[in-house]
Amino acid sequence: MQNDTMQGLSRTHYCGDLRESDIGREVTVCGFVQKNRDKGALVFVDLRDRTGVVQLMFDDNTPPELRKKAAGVRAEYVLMARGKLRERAAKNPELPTGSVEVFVEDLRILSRAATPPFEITDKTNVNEELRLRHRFLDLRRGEMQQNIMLRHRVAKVARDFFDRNGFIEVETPMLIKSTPEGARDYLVPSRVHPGQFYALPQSPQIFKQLLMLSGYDRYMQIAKCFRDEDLRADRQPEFTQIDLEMSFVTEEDVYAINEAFIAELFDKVLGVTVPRPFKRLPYHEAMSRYGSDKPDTRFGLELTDLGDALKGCEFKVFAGALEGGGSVRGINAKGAAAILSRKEIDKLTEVVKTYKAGGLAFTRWTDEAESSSYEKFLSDNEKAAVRASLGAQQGDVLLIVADQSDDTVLTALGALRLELAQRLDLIKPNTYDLLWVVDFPLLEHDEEGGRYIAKHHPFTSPKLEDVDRLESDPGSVRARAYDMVLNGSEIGGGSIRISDPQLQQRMFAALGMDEQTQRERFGFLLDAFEYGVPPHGGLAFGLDRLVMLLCGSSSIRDVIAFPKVQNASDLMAECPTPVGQKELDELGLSVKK
RNA sequence: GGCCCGUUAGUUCAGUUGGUUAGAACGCUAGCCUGUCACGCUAGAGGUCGAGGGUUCGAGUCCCUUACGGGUCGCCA
Repeated sequence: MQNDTMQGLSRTHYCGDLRESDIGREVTVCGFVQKNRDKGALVFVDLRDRTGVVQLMFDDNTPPELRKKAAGVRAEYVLMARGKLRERAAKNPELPTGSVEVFVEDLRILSRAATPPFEITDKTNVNEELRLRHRFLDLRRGEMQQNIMLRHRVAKVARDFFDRNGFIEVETPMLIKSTPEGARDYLVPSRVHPGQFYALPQSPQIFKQLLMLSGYDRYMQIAKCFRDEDLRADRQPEFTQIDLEMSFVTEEDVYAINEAFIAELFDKVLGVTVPRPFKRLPYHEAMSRYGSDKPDTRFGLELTDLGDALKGCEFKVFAGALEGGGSVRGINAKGAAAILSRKEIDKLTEVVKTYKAGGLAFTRWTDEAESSSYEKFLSDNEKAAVRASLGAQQGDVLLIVADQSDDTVLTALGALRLELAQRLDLIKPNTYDLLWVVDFPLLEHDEEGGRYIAKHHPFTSPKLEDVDRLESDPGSVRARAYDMVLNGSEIGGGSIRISDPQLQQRMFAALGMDEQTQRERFGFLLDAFEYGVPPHGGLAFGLDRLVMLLCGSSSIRDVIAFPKVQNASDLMAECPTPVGQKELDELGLSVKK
């Protein structure tokens, strides 16, 4: 059957915009058929575009041919309809357009549609694999359209805000030099230079620093970044940063402008006012209180160090941990005895084991009795001291992890804390908790390599008061680095950079990077630094993650139009794919079979 | 690379202790219906139970392998 054309018609309104005030107007609307309710002498067709749905109406005043045509339309047909907007005889208060309908005089079927593999509805619980294979259909759903449009709003607010504050958007290259430090690079073979490769940027880091050196003073970019690492619910190999850098600034300037940006974003996108200034939490405090460098502080369940309470204790597990240089720490799940059964505590044990903890010691102090996996091994004094440290009362559940590595104890309890908050339903919906984590260590010891590596990146400045220890006690040096954390997710991070070439040399030395390696990797940056460097610093937000949190979604895929799945492939486009021998030859490549 | 979960009509799911012809809802097809909007009514079509192998008289159900998808640890300067 031949499709109609748009000849002579032009859209006057979007479907979802029509209101009672438009009654009597001649309107032309376009969109997809959401639903056809053919009642014989009456035909109702819901027409959908990205703004919403409006009802098209055909009755006994409609010419029979036209009514028959309307009766024949199916879901997802693409229509254009011209007619008069009327007040409905029966109104639908659930719909924004529920008081009006288009009494159609001209109906064009612009395209017919096969029955889709799943229904195109706002809310869905269709298997995500199927949705992703037919992403073009999934993206028609109102829920997805809301997410994608919200993402646009965020990008728009970002550009407007930073423009208003004197930032210039500059595009940095996508084909750059590979620097095999940190995440794996995606490599792009060069045809002109067989056997040589570009890398896709993991971030525009070096370029934005060069822009500061070049005098652009304030830069921003909505930048695509690539990291060839394993995916997670909040991690894609290809993602977007709101990236910015500023000259002649300290941490305080960076905090101020970015708090203002986030506040404007929440206001304009969600209509939410966020309290300022944001809390600031030193890294070590975040770790010891929450077991995380991106703590969710919307609820309590803080960690308690039980080292003092257990000093000299004879219980092997605890004593071994303390004597081995580790720690014993616990969480008091207040009033959870009624909620957490033994069986559920066993499940929590599995959680901490995931994080390399040997096990989970517990006391479950119910109304009737108490059961404990460790108290029988403790003296009365120790038992009382542990309970006092944790502020234990009847009805509480005490959960304790001991290990010879304090890191293991902290991360295990940090994860347990999040799991507990879920199970105990401690997180109020629609609350937004924003904070800075500051005073990160500059370096961390790499056990495998037996050397220090940069926790952030090698251009991050140490704190001035710690610089003296860069050689003598590198592990204790704090960085001028900061992360912004929203509801337990890192949404942005950055630092004040090193702008002094001599200090940069000391940093490279601390990282055990010899001059040749420095030249190979960062030669042009080092050269550039010889010619006058404004002090500078900046930050990058993870746009996808930020949008995900603003949408209240739990998966980053819900805010990316065409995302990859866990094995980094695209189910719709079916890539990656092998390429032909001709293409390989041209690039001077051969592939291991 | 490791661990955990899932896979049964187009979709979402149910399927008892291993036992006759694998069910429901939605969707789809056809017909009817003058105010529907989760429209209603009638009839109908639709299944290699992800794939392969094994145990068994007999497997959707038990075992092994594998593919795909999800979560996660490692990884993510």
